[in-house]
Amino acid sequence: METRQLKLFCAVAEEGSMSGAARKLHIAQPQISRQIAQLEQELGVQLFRRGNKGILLTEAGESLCLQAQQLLSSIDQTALYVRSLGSGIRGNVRIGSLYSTVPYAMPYIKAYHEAYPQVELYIRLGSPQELISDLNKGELSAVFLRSSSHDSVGLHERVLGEDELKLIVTPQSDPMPGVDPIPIEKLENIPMCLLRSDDLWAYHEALIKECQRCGFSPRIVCQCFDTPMAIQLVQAGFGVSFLPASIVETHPHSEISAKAVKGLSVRSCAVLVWNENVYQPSSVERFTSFEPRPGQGRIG
Amino acid sequence: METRQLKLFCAVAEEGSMSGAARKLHIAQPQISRQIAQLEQELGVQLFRRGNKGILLTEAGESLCLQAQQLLSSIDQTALYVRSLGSGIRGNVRIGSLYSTVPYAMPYIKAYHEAYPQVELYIRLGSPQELISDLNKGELSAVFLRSSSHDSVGLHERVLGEDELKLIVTPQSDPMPGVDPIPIEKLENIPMCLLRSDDLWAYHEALIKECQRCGFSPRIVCQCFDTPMAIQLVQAGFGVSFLPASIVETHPHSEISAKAVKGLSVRSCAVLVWNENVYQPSSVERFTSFEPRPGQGRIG
DNA sequence: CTTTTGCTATGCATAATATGCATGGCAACT
DNA sequence: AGTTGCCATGCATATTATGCATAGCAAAAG
Repeated sequence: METRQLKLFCAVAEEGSMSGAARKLHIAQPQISRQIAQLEQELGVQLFRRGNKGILLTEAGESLCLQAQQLLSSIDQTALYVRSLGSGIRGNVRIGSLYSTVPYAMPYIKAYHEAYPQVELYIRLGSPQELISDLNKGELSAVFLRSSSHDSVGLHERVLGEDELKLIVTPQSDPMPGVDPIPIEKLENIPMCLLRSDDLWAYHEALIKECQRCGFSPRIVCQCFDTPMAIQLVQAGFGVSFLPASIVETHPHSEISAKAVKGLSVRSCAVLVWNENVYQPSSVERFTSFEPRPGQGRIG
Repeated sequence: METRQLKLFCAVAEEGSMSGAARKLHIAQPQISRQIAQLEQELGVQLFRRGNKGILLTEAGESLCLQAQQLLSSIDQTALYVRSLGSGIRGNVRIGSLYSTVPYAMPYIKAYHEAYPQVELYIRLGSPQELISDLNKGELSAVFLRSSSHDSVGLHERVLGEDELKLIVTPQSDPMPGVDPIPIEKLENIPMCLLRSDDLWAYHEALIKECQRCGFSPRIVCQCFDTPMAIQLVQAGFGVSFLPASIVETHPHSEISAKAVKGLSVRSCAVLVWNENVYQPSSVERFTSFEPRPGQGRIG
């Protein structure tokens, strides 16, 4: 049973006549006769009762007609669905992000989702190491990272934005409330909770170096390994910290704020990273090459 | 999308290799390449990622594989089902019967049902007129009747059995308990409930004629138009009746019994009647031409 | 009662399609 | 470097589908 035969058969059944179906399908009538006859022989069943005036479905034909219509419709839907998968408007994309890149990831993902609403999204946070590992294992399709968090081969990256690492304070821990930027000397004796991360290491070095140039060492009371913990520590009054400025914008209702430090400037890039060595469905390709419409801000 | 392509595709997907599938299907490998390529072009989607060592399904291919298997299975099942309809092992048969032919209809239908358990059966009782009418309207596929109940053209009949019309009595109304056959003279003054029916009319005539030859008229106290009512009347003590002998066997727990009357012999045939002018599904053809295995009794 | 009409079925030629064979290209393993 | 196993391509062939002309048939029209 080929779908062509089924289509022919359905047309004949609906039309109630072979010549009628032939006219409708713009093919010659004899071919219909033959195809139907072949289908009948193949099934070993008479599908039509031939009268002089038209034809009538037999019981078997009636049943086949009903089921064939469903089958053909299923086939069409399957074709449509597969096509949509191939074009990337359907599919699923598994995304990872650092906490500190959420301000870039969220509007990006949101815009992508609005452009391709039928793509299923899986999103999770993780450390740079976890994300890179899962990316290489193929468990994640793309991850949002800070630049130079990775060095594996085959990983492509796209810079989404850049922001300065700033001093994160609460009103209580702010060494100079109301002043921005503040001079570096004001950091003497200020307790700090620094985030240890490969991509922030340059910042630490710069900070320590700059402090020592001013005659003091920074008072590092705590080191932590992930951004939300650093923020929690600052909010809990353990001290100040240094984080990409944009992260403050994801805590709009908290008391923390970001301030620049005069003479201390290290910038950090938020990047989208994916693996071009492993096969990616079209939906993922569309995701990694996605360009949000201009005018959409970072927070959305 | 032709089913042949889907079958090929599924084989390749399951085998994970075009040449493997080719060996399995006993066809040449290049054809597989071409058919798959054509399918891909038709869908506008890449279904496999071609590596040097074998091939791998893309996301779209994965999806198509799953759905194609279901589709192919559905198609097979449809073919099987239609075949079964055509062969008559499936379908439905609508049967009518007189009350008086139930002793023939029941074992016949039962044996047919055991031979073709997947055929749906609709069964109902009715008067000869109702049954013939519904048969001609196509609402019934076949009916069990008494012979010569019908005279319409196009109706074929098959004689299923013949039984004598006998005197139906209860122990109380029996004119000669323990004696069978009884002489016709004993019917003088015995109250009778006669069934008026075209096919029993010959019997009435014979009865009246024979009684009058013996010098008396039968005492007909009641005439009714259907067999169960006649039986009820006999059981209720209204009198005796005359019915085909076999009907007593469907009342094994009642007190009625059938006795022959000496010198009075009219036989009645139970027949299966159907309409050969209107199309009948194979299941009905199998029903009307059904031959219960020898050795099966009338009551089963 | 014959003719016309509308339908399906069949024979034959042709075009489209699928299939097989031989071969090329490619990468991995020996 | 040679071998092997894979997929892709070109070409010839067999199978299949399609179109045209026509036969057969019965109902409707004249």
